[in-house]
Amino acid sequence: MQAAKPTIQQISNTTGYSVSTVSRVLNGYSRQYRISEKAQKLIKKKAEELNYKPNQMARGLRLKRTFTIGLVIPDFANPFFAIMAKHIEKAASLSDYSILLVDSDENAEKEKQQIKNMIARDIDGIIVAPVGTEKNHFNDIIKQKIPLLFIDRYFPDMDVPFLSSDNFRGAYDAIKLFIRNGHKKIAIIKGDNRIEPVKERLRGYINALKESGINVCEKFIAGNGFSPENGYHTTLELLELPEKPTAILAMSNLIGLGVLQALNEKNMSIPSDMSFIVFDDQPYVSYLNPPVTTVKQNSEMIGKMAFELLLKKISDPGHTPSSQLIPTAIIERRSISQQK
Amino acid sequence: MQAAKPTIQQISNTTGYSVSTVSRVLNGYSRQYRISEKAQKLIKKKAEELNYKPNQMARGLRLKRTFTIGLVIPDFANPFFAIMAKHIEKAASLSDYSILLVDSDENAEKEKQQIKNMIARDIDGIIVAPVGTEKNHFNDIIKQKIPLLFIDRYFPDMDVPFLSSDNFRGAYDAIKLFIRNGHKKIAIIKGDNRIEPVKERLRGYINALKESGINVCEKFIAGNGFSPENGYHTTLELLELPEKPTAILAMSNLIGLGVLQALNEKNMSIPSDMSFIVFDDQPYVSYLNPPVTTVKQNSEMIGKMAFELLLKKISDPGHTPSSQLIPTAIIERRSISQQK
DNA sequence: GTGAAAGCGCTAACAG
DNA sequence: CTGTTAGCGCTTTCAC
Repeated sequence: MQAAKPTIQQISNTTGYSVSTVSRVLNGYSRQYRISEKAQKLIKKKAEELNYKPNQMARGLRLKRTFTIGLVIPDFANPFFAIMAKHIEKAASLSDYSILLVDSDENAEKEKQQIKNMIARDIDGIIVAPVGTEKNHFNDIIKQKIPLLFIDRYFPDMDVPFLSSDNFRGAYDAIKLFIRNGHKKIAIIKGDNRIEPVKERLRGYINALKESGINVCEKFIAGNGFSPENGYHTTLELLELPEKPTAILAMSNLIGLGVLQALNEKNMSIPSDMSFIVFDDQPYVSYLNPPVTTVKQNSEMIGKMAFELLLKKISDPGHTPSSQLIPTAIIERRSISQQK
Repeated sequence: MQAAKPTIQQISNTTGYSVSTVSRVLNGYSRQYRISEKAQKLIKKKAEELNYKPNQMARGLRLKRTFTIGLVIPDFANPFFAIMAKHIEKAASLSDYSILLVDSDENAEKEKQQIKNMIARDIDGIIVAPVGTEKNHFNDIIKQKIPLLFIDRYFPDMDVPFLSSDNFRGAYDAIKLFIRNGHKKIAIIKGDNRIEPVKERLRGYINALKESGINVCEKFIAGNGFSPENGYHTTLELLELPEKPTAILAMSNLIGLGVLQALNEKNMSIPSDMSFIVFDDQPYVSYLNPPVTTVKQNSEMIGKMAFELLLKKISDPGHTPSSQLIPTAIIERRSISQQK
């Protein structure tokens, strides 16, 4: 075995066959071009021997297809996104696709920059969970006719397919569960107002309340970011209210951590002093005190389907994948009290 | 703005300057070649106007430098790795590098396959947290002289630089803390025996015990995998022992989750019935009942340094980065009882 | 100051 | 059945 990367040229030289013949054999066109058995054997043997792998740069340049997709995620430290990424990668590698990864860090400018970079890298398609506050830069992708798919967050007024949890329903179900347990003073701690899943969850909250004839109290709709800090401060504020809520729905696992911290500090127990549901069924919630009821998002399915939809679009540009809302599930544990 | 991707050719055509001049200007060689102000202005303006970005495929093919590094991680769902990845990506994007991501899923065969793929993609370097049970395939990378760096896991007998936590010290400190609190019957639940950090942590465990004149009991060294399931079953076994341990050190956050589950099921409380320390200081551990003492690994620093070391090696192939052990820290919370 | 042309490694049209 | 050749978009040597 030698150091330099073997090229098709080398195989051509050492076997005596032309580069085209070598290329044909190696790409599985032997039948079609009726290459002789002898040539096939020899070329394959040599390729094996040299441990030949076609240079993907050259291939991509020529084919205008790179077998690479871009993946842009707002925060990798958030297990919700990490797990989604895991399953996208898994599906992709099964189809010989590679992933170019970007963590936009909830920063629209970085997102924009890196998307430009990905376009320059001739990716075949791109999956993005957008920061959600800006969308102009996506027009570049669309104009270049690069297949694009949004996950989790999306822009309903944009003609781009997306995959997201059924956020309306998730929140709706959670609030209904509170109500069934006798709660009427229910607060919700939100992520960034501008992003769609937040709007949808809020809609679910309001709908559930109204449907049950419960007044929607503005004071109980609070917070504005997907961070533990937001969860923490917002909870503290909620606890200062003259009429405190008896139940809180946190819009993400990160927010939930902050809620827990605030409650802890104030020596309030779940569920006796406060009932609690959180979005995202992370493994650790079963071991919290008490185990916390969650709205589980199927990030595994979102990830898997995301790649498959994108691939379909890549393989058949005529096809337009339709957006889908993936069902959520309430995982009941022991964080809700019975109110009389 | 137009749909097709602008090329250097187009700029050449529309400005009347040759492709070489355009290339020079756009690559910042105007001074060196003493390109006229007029030409510079015109070319830059046109490039801006067309929103030109050099095609990285073509560039990579020509330059033999792709500004891409490979990153291979055994499990993205493990926040320890996800956070490391986040910081690698962050450092990389600051230096205009992109990340090709693989989740090897703790599967040596996939790792091997995907590394071959990355080589074919002409990546400039590669960072891998190896599955840890096989290493032959890394010779391909070395033979091709592609800069390689291991993180977290590594092979001490291989001449490849690595960055890992000071695992020996982390475990040693944890055990010493147990001992200071009067514990003598201390169990450790391990990850896969074959990987280096596990060996090191075990060495720390044994050393701490011996140093304090405590007998090392084989029964207390248990488990063999980084999964919650292993944590769960091993804990159950430990609890069956005629002489039960009074303290457990779990070698990872995932194992720790399993320990928690087993303890819960057996109605054992921390720390009254069992003292507990876990590797990895995940955000949620503060909100467990009780908050759990951890061995914190500095995955942020590992990630950041990993990219920087690799980049140095890429930029100066003569340079060989030296391996480093990154200090761990004990974060004391309330999961350890005083034994009399 | 600028341009022509070679060539990175590959695929595919065209030519036998 | 196989080979020659053009060209993907770019950088860079050589030439003027």
